Amino acid sequence: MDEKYTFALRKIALLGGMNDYIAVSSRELGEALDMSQQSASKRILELLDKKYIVRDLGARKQRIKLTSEGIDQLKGEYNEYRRIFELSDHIVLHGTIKSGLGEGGYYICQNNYMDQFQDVLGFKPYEGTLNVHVDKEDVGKLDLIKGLTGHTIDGFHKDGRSFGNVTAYKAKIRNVDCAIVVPDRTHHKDVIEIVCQYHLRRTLSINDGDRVDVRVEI
Amino acid sequence: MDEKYTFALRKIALLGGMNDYIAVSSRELGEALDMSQQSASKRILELLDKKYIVRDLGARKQRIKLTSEGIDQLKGEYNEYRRIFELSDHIVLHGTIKSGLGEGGYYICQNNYMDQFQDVLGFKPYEGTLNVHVDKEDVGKLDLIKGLTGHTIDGFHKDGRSFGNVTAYKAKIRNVDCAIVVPDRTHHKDVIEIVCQYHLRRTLSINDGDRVDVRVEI
DNA sequence: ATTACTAGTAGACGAGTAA
DNA sequence: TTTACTCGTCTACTAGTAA
Repeated sequence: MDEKYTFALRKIALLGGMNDYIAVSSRELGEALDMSQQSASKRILELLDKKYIVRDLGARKQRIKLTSEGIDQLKGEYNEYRRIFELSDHIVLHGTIKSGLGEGGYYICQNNYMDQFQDVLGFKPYEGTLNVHVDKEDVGKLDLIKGLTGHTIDGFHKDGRSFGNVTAYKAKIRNVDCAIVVPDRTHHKDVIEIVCQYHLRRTLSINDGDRVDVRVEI
Repeated sequence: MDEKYTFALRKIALLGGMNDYIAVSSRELGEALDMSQQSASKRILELLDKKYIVRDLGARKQRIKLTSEGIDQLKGEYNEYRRIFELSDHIVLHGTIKSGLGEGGYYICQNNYMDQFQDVLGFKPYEGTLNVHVDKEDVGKLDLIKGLTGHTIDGFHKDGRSFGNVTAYKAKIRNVDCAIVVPDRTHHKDVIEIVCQYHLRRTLSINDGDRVDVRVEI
């Protein structure tokens, strides 16, 4: 019975309730949900109870807004649709080459990681990673990718510092085999780290600011 | 109460029922839908009745598949999610420059259309259109765009031939103002026609096979 | 206008079971 | 094992109405 909640949340989101509080009477919500004012009022109370929305109950009209939990509910359903409609056998990330080795570069270049890359990817990465700044409109695809199985690279301890698990996803840039590497304990970022057998900048003659398409295998 | 049907259709699609017949017992579907075998069986009959699925009732196990109507149901909901999550104030179409004036080019370059373009777009297009072959993974975005209001260009008759209504959507290629023009009575294609005040190939130094991002305004 | 209670009803669901 | 019927229950809805 989770379905009726996401249905309501979706309609609220379409009314603009994702970013801001919106003034929606129970009568109006009932119209959007094709149900009575009374039922819509009840639905709002249920959504409040489940912490999917928050409400500012003014004198004339209530104002409601999705919580991050509510947004997550929608995202889950959205990702199901993406699995249905978008996934052929690859996902294409559009982005721009970014400068710097970055923290991730140092992180990833540990020998322990490198040996494991050799095993799962079939090549020993060239030292250093290529950073790609993923276009805003493609950042959501990273969620999808993290939902894939990928290749798990075990973490380890060294010199008192802990290096966590990393997941590698096989990919291609301009038909050159490479892999996206993502530390498991990472939250939303718009920069991805790419490892490759070759020095990608030199091999493909790409530089900071150049646009690239990263084709991730599924 | 359409919601429970799309819920079932979505789960069937996730099981692979979009492309091929899949063997799913009512027991299994019940598991996927978190309901009893009996209710799942009933749901299947309802979906059949609504022509959302077709069934091949074998001796041991039934095999089901979504119909195009069923897929359309899902697409409708999918597009709602895209409006929620993907639409900021633009949609980016990734594609490749394609050669030839094409039929659309001749079509669009009629004076009657051109005068109307001047009115709604604020510029008189350079004669001829730029054809962009939209990447496979972005073709679905064309659905979204066609769902927008856009600018309607009225059709007309000339020399016994009828020219239908056309819709123009303001866009930008590498920050140059242009517009995508779509004949209203067009079905799924992966090539879009673009009009612009300037000769785009010359202005931007682009040629067949070059990749471009078309940023469509909402 | 609002929101939201109570009461009554229609329909969705699962158990039991037949084919 | 399947699919799918009947039937009883219980939930989800709407109408009426209060605040």
